[in-house]
Amino acid sequence: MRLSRAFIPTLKENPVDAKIVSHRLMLRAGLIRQHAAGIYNWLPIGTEVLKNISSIVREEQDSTGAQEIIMPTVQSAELWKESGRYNDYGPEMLRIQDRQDRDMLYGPTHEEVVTDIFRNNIRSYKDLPINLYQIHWKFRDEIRPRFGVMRGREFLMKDAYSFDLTYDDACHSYNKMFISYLRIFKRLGLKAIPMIADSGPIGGSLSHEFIVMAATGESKVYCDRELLSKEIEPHIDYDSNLQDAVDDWTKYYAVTEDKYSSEDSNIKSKDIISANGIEVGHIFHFGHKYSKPLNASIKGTNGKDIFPFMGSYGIGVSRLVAAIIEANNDEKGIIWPEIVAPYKIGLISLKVGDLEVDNLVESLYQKINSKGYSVLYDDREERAGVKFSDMDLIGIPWQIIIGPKGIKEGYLELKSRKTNQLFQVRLDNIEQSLLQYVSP
RNA sequence: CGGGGCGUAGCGCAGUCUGGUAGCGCACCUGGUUUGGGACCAGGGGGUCGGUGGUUCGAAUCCACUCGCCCCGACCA
Repeated sequence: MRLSRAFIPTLKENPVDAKIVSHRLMLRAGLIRQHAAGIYNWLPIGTEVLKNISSIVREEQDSTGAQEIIMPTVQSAELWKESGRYNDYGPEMLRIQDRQDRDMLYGPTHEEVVTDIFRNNIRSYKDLPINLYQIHWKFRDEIRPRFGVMRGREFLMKDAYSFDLTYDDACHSYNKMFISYLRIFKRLGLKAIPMIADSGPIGGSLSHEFIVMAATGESKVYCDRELLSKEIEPHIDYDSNLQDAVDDWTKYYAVTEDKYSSEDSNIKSKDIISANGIEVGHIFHFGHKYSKPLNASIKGTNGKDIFPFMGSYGIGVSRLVAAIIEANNDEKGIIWPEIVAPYKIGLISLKVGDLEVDNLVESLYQKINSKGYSVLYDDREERAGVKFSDMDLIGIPWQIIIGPKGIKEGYLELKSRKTNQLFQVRLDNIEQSLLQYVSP
């Protein structure tokens, strides 16, 4: 993409309403613009980042055997009256009427809808287990939206729903999501710690939140210091028994504030740290809470009707964008992990109008584009400083810098946004030498 | 919802107390000089001062109502 043609409205000054660094940088780097309180437009590079995160989530969820679907954003209130949550959910749910005065709502979550899909289409235990997920927009009319997309009212969420024949099977489904979540956050470059959590209005008996430690996090958490440096196993077989792998994480003390009691801290105070964190994922097991009232029964092995055990599993995809920025920034701007970066390479021409430079940069742009690298090419007639600072602000992981001096000596410069290291890359074999540092 | 604050050009702000031709910086447009870390000179465009109603010869400024946004507290991915 040529920057001269790209819609990336960057801001030199700090928007006064943005109080935390991720919100500020998302506005300044042109990822988002606010539409209303807690509701945002996602501009091109913000959209690109959402897509990159989504595809990692998708890959990892698919590999557990979960299947992607899309459910409606606007739901009929009927199902919620059946489950009893139409009254329970409160003003956080956006209620609307259609032209026939029917009660509708903008979905804050999808347990009812997915259970309805299940009961209308699944008849036998033989079809279990099944896990259906989607990635799309939800609306919760938060009392106080704040911090940009960190706590917006409309947000992009991955929500998965599992159905199992037995409690043990349901635990396996839960464990699969538990491990899958660790892998997702790891791939996104985040250290997310699973913690015992309150299940809130979703309900249920077993629940973990996945917390990214951050000073600006809104959740108060308590956990064993050892968890901070714990790494996940690189390989996983989802068909094997995952209980040991999960226990290996849950054996440590780690709770969110509402599950914390001071007695806990007395017992093991020396190992427990208290900190702020960002909740990026939340998983629940809740058994028959929805399958029963919605009468989603199927035939069991003995021919009798049984209700499936259910769980649901959420990841705040749009919130992750903010969480990643909170964890990866400096005074100059965002520092994207390569895997989520809107562009992997920024191509900077230091002298637009110089024939030799123009020719080389243009041909290089074509070349690396065709090799599959995602490139943001700053072809604007701006001064070098402007180009550098925009690239730094946007946070492109690698900058290729080309000017007359380098060309004369047969090199271009490759700069790492993260480490600030400069590498000299020979012009006569650009593709090979680039590959040393950056993969497409 | 309680408490606090703010709406003036795309962004950041002054002007409001004490009514009298709507300003500044950045950004934007044109021309010129520049060009390896946010250049300089000259010229230029852009505003129903959040909205409605009122007071007044006259309202960004005073009054009433209203809408929106932000911050602090109790809810959540």
